[in-house]
Amino acid sequence: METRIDRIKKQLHAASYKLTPQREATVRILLDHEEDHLSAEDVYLLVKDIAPEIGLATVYRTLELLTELKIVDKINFGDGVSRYDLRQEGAAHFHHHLVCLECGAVDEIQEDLLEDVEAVVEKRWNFQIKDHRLTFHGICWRCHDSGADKPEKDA
Amino acid sequence: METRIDRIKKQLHAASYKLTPQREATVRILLDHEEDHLSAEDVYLLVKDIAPEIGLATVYRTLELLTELKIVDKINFGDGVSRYDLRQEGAAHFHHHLVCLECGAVDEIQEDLLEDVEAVVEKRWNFQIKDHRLTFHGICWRCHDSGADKPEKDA
DNA sequence: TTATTATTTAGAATCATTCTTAATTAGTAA
DNA sequence: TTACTAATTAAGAATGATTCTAAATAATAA
Ligand SMILES: [Mn+2]
Ligand SMILES: [Mn+2]
Ligand SMILES: [Zn+2]
Ligand SMILES: [Zn+2]
Repeated sequence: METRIDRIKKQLHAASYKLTPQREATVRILLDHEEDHLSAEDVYLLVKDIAPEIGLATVYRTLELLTELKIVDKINFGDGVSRYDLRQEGAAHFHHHLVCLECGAVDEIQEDLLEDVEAVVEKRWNFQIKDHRLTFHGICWRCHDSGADKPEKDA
Repeated sequence: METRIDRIKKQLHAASYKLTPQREATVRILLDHEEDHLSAEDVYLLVKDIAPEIGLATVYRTLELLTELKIVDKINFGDGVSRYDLRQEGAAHFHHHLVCLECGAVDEIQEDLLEDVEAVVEKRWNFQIKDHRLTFHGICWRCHDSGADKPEKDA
């Protein structure tokens, strides 16, 4: 069976880039932290464990490359750093985020939810949508009492 | 009649801040550029024309204050700077943006459009929404041919 | 092998933003 | 008015994230 790394390797090759050891180590870290929203510095520190010789600039360059190939999405939650998020395989659009103003947690919404809104925007604003960023700021289920339950399905 | 500045002055006083000459000059620039999405540096250069003695740090401090009071919204379109956007008076939520990948234009959508989506998110994810950021990336009406018309109503 | 190109490292440089300090201003009470 | 106090500011230093540079290394092609 073809692994996720294999497929990423193919995507790199298709764009005539190589999967160097440094790039592979970086991708592995991203795969191991799919749920998280790591900054370049975060990635760097984690990669150092499995590939101690890597430089910070290489991590930045790799993340930039992966962003270009739409393997990861770069996002900014308003604290001064960019964060990198592995894109769901085959997803046309970036997933959405819930940022808790209380505890800082960042949860994900994988459902589209925007189909209708996008249809309106394309038509009324005559705008060809290629991608989007949608983030809700508020209070997460952990931080307020009403019915304090974890939502059953996140994906 | 009460002007927009008067109302902002009241908002500052209500939070026990003063409308100093520097703050007033900064707000005037924002009012004069409602359509734009100015960075702190942009604001600084414009304010210098009407209040040459102002310092960049003061502009940053003022913008931070106005953000805190929800008079402006701070937003990041992925080029390394924060941009500041005057909030529509009385608006509960921030408006949406259309960023053109071709020409870089940033257009605004003042309509809500998210009512249904927010209802779903509040219920299914048990998340109390306080605000949001929604940006579409794509090709604007100026940059593609099909029916190349400016959308009639933007507000 | 030799030439060519891509990639990396380490550290310098850049750029946006924040912090520090001393001076200025505004508000208040005597 | 004068003195006291707190808020605000200017200027520049400091910080921190990101990008750039130059020299070394690795992969690829001839
Ligand atoms: Mn995510
Ligand atoms: Mn706007
Ligand atoms: Zn929370
Ligand atoms: Zn355009």
